[in-house]
Amino acid sequence: MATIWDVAREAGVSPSTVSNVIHGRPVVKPATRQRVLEAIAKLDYHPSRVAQGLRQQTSRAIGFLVLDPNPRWPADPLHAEVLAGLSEIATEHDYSLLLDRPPGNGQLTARELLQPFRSGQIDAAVVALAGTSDSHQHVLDALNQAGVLFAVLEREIEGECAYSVMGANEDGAYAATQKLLRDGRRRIAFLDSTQMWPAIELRLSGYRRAMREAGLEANILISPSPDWTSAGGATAMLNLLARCEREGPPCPDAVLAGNDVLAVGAMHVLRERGLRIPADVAVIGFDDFEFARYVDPPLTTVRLPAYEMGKRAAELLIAHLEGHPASQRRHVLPTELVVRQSG
Amino acid sequence: MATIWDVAREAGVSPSTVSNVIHGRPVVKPATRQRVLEAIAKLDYHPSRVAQGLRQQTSRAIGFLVLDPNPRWPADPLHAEVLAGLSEIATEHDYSLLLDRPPGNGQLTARELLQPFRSGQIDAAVVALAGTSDSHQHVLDALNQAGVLFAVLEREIEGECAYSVMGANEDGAYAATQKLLRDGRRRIAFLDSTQMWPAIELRLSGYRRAMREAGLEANILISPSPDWTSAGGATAMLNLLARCEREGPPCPDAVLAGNDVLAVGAMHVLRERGLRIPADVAVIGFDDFEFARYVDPPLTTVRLPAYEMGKRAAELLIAHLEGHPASQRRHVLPTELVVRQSG
DNA sequence: TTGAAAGCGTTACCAT
DNA sequence: ATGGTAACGCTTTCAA
Repeated sequence: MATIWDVAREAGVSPSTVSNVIHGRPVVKPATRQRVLEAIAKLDYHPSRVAQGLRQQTSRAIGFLVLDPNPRWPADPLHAEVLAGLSEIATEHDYSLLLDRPPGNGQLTARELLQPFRSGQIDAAVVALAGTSDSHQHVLDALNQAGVLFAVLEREIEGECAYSVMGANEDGAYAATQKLLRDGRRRIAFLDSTQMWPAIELRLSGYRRAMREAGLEANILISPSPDWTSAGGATAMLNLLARCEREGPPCPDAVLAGNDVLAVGAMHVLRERGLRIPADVAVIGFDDFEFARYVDPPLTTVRLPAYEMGKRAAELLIAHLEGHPASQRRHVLPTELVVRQSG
Repeated sequence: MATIWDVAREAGVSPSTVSNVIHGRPVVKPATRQRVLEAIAKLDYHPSRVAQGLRQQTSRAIGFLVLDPNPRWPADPLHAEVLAGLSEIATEHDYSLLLDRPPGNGQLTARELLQPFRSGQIDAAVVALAGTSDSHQHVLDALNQAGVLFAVLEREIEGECAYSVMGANEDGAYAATQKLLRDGRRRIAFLDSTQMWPAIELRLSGYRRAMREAGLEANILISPSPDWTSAGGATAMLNLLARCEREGPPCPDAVLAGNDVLAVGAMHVLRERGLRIPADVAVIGFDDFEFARYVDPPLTTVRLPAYEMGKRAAELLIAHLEGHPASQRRHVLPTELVVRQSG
């Protein structure tokens, strides 16, 4: 592997000059530049990002730090969309993207999240943490205190350096519930999960608010899935139906699912039970992932701009690194009710 | 940020000793080790991976190099599953995972793919290239010649350093087509795409072989999607139906889709046209992504073990890096026909 | 068992 | 316009 010294020797100049050429500094005179470029091409020289990183104390990489109990998290459509957005922007600005899943499956320590920063692997990170919105708060505080640059997804944040990129989850769930209420639905159930996720609390809260305002607080009915898979959604729906049959509250006439993946599982169960969608039970999902419009009946859902959120987060961080911090710390991207045929 | 010198000073030892402690070398005597560990904790010291990388000429990172015209590639379920497998194994072995999309949208150059290796960012890479199986061959040859370690997905490979991880695409498509033939289907169409992908050629070839062996070569009918989205699948299906109505070959009684994403779009169109699945038209997909069993009717499909392929690729590379090269270069993971109700 | 010093490949300052 | 050189933080001989 050729080094800058090899190039310098080949071109009959000093490493400093080669460096100047690499960085396009206008000090080198054309003839010299030419010779250096030829030497670079001839030796197939690539500057070592590692050495550059050590010298300049910067890595030109951003991290995607995900704390999720599910090892298959990248296969979750929401994560995947965010990742796509991050990757898009990173590539565009010649930044690398480092995927990092902190090892601790149990309690997350600040040390673990700080590790990639401290070890010089990344200049900034996008952080997505499972759990309730107040869990891991100490970790975020620690990141803030450490003065590292990061953007957190779907969470409110205090502190100086952090950005926060969120979807309007509360609004979205409120709008969806209202739509169901307008359609005459009264027994609207919500499918959430025992595995908490910050955005879910907000979605739940939007649902609750709409129910409360409609004077239907007594009808609030929540069934948890064990995870965020369609299989889990099916289980949650099954449990819900069983509970209603057993304990008396009549079957729901509508279901608002915590996300589309759950909704798909729930619809499957409803169909199997011979319940018509939306005639007997309306279903509304959340996220508007690619397949929402292709399930049968096409899924009415609240669109969350996950791809755009990924892009925004990356843009904020990179701009900040390049000396253009945004004035807004908190970025809320709008959600939108996409009415199809399931509810 | 504390350096190894700070720790050394704090513990009253030399940097060498701190280094020895960090790497768990048994030369340091317990009392010293203790003092060093305390200093590390006190200063919240993290060794710089960058400096380590520079010194040891190794990065402890593997790259996922994806050449795909679609910027949203991580949202494709297949990619996402592979990525999940890679991430799982990388984390397990304390390797970082670097996502890299070469900038060139047009013709890929070897230089671009070599860049992350040469610049010391990664020790090895998993490579996924869109295009036909012979396109970009020169690039893979160049990688081989450069002596870098990599595993290529869904492609045959010659050469010394490369691994190849594939699914049994030809087998899977052959089995699926045979199943349709056994069920009495005769006019079986295949949905592929103008955007080629190595695995698709094999799937297509399995389909062709089965049709040929059944003496139905004349019935081979192929409709391309403009991309690999469900919307594209719908377009391909629409075009197919239009062509049949216009030009005479009777409507297909079965569709083998290049992948599940396409299949979902195709099913949507069939339903809209009032065609019953599978009574009028059977549909079989490919991949068995999470939602295959939840569409209506549940999708019969060829399961491709994408998650396992990701894991395998990462395992091979990491084992190789740690001095345990596998004897097998070429790894073919089996596919399996999952019969549900669509075909 | 521990320490001193060279070197990994680059950049940035200071000379020339 | 170009070159010399120290420094980035670490590991690795080699010597003590």
